[in-house]
Amino acid sequence: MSFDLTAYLPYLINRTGAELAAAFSREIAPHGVTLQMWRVLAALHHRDGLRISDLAGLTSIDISTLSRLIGKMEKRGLVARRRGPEADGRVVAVALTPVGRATARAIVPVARRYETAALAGFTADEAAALKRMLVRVYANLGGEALDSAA
Amino acid sequence: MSFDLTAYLPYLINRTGAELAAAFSREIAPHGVTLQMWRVLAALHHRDGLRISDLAGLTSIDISTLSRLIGKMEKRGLVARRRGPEADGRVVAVALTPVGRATARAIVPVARRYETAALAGFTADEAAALKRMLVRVYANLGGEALDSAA
DNA sequence: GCACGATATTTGCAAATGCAAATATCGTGC
DNA sequence: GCACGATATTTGCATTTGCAAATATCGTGC
Repeated sequence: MSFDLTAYLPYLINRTGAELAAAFSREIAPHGVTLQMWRVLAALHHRDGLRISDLAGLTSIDISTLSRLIGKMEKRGLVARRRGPEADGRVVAVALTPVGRATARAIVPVARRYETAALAGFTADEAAALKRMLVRVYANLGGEALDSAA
Repeated sequence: MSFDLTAYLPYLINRTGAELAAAFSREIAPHGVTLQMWRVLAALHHRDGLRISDLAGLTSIDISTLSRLIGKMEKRGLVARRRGPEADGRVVAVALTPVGRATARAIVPVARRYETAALAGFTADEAAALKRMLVRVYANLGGEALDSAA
């Protein structure tokens, strides 16, 4: 027996994520930020002052890439690096600037609308079930189970 | 009210896909192919002789990137380009070589095992439901509904 | 309080990526 | 049967990416 690509979970997740990413990139382009920048903004909006390595975990962006991305975002005035203010001097805490916060706030409704469109035709229960299952798959892969979803 | 990242579908899909990709990349490295190459092999194993643009749709890889990737895979003897053999001369059909087919066949069991691990703790019904929902989300985003999953 | 392994971030560098322009071929109208 | 717009792929080029090495700081043992 062969291998049915169209029922292969990694394939289904990859194409859905890719489509989601491509379409959402277009949506936020007018706001002057890239998808990766939005991911950083969203993570910091969720919890400000994160360290670079925390951001890497939360955004799935490689640490070195992130280090450079933060540099660009700093230049654009979206975030600020704070070096070990009082604590560990190795750590860089990244915080939203007022502009960064405003940008994040402006995009959040777009993100919500976008999620709603992606889940068109889903009941609330179905959407919650989907999210819970994605959390379970992530946990199965060794990813840290952060918290409950939905 | 804020924005709960941990219940945001694009976030959940992105991190799951990223984790899936990273871990699977490591698994297939011994076979001498990259993740993107595996995606091409899997697509051709599913249906051989696809055109570059079909492969782009199936793998979510940009056409220009794919053109160069096919070049590399050709050099490694995994696939062969066939230019409009009798039909449309603009089209390039990509076909697996015996080596490419053998490589795909060698990786398929790894892929199956990997999917099983990702779905650990899922009943067959749950796994099928997850897949169906991912197909629905993809369709909502305007992606072509290829066929039924699971 | 100094040497040494551990942890956090940055940087060097080659490879991968993606947009846009270039190229090649097709199909149709006339 | 030739010119022209449409389609498929490749190529140019600048940016992004990620691994590995370099750098900076911490913590601990002694």
